[in-house]
Amino acid sequence: MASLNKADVDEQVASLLREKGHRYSNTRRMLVRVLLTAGKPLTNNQIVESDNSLAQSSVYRNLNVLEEVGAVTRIVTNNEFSRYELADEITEHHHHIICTSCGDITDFSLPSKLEKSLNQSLRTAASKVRFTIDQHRFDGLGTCVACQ
Amino acid sequence: MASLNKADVDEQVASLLREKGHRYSNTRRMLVRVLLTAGKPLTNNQIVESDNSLAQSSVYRNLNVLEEVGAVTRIVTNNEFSRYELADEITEHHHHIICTSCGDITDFSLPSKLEKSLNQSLRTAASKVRFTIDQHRFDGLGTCVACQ
DNA sequence: CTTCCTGCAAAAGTTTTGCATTAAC
DNA sequence: GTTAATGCAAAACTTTTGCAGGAAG
Repeated sequence: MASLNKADVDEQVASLLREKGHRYSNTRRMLVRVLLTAGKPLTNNQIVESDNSLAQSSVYRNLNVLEEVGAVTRIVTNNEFSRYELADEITEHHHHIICTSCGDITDFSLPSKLEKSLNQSLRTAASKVRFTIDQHRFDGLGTCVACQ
Repeated sequence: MASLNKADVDEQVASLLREKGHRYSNTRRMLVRVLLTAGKPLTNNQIVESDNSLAQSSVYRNLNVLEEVGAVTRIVTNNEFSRYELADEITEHHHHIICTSCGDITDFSLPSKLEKSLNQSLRTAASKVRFTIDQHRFDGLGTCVACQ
């Protein structure tokens, strides 16, 4: 499990950015801080609302850059807003339980044995259709306690 | 495994629609036929292009109705088009390998033992955060042979 | 000092909606 | 005959982009 210490996270993100010739600007630092403290995936709007010094377009642009360098992951459910969270490599590999009514998401993990079986089955299936697999997602879809 | 016979599928869809006071109109019959023969998830555009007697808005509207009654499932990957396929209850439960470059999707299945373990882990996790689970999705994300 | 980043407003792209007409039952 | 479905065009909504000014290194 990777560290969730703010300084360590900053260093990891800075390194990912610099490797690809990007800067770790103020806006990007703020995005990382917001996502880290939230502890769950946030929409662009939720991020903008959490700190109104952030411009909508800059948030979109920077989340895209952060996704490109592998620092954040985009999660889509419906055709509503995308949600963003810090990437697995920075936090730890996990899965989501998604409320199909309000879009709220919480995290959970699978036993590592099960995780390994999943990966193996997936790789076998992928090789049959000649796909290269980068990652997987296993999500539970349902209704949160507030929406029931 | 449910039947993939056209007549049976029609009857199932008709029944799902009528239960909720909807009609099995010509357009809806065509959508079901297109999805059935495609054998893989299609975008709205792909459906419209496959039969130009279909209006864009009617396809969207009817896919939404069919999703509401549980006859089709919507799949989203990026922020591009949604894709639709006949629901698990009509075909059979399965998973997807998705090309993150072109959006193409192929199906695969997991051993039922693994499927059961997954469901159990998911239900345990869900009850802790008081979510009600309706379904799950397990997708492999990667690159298809054409995009490599 | 050069290059990248920001913020605003405008554009793009997918999906939804209003309304008059047509089809389903 | 009544109610729901269709098709067109216009609107809505999320996300992207152009451009002039500002920050990072």
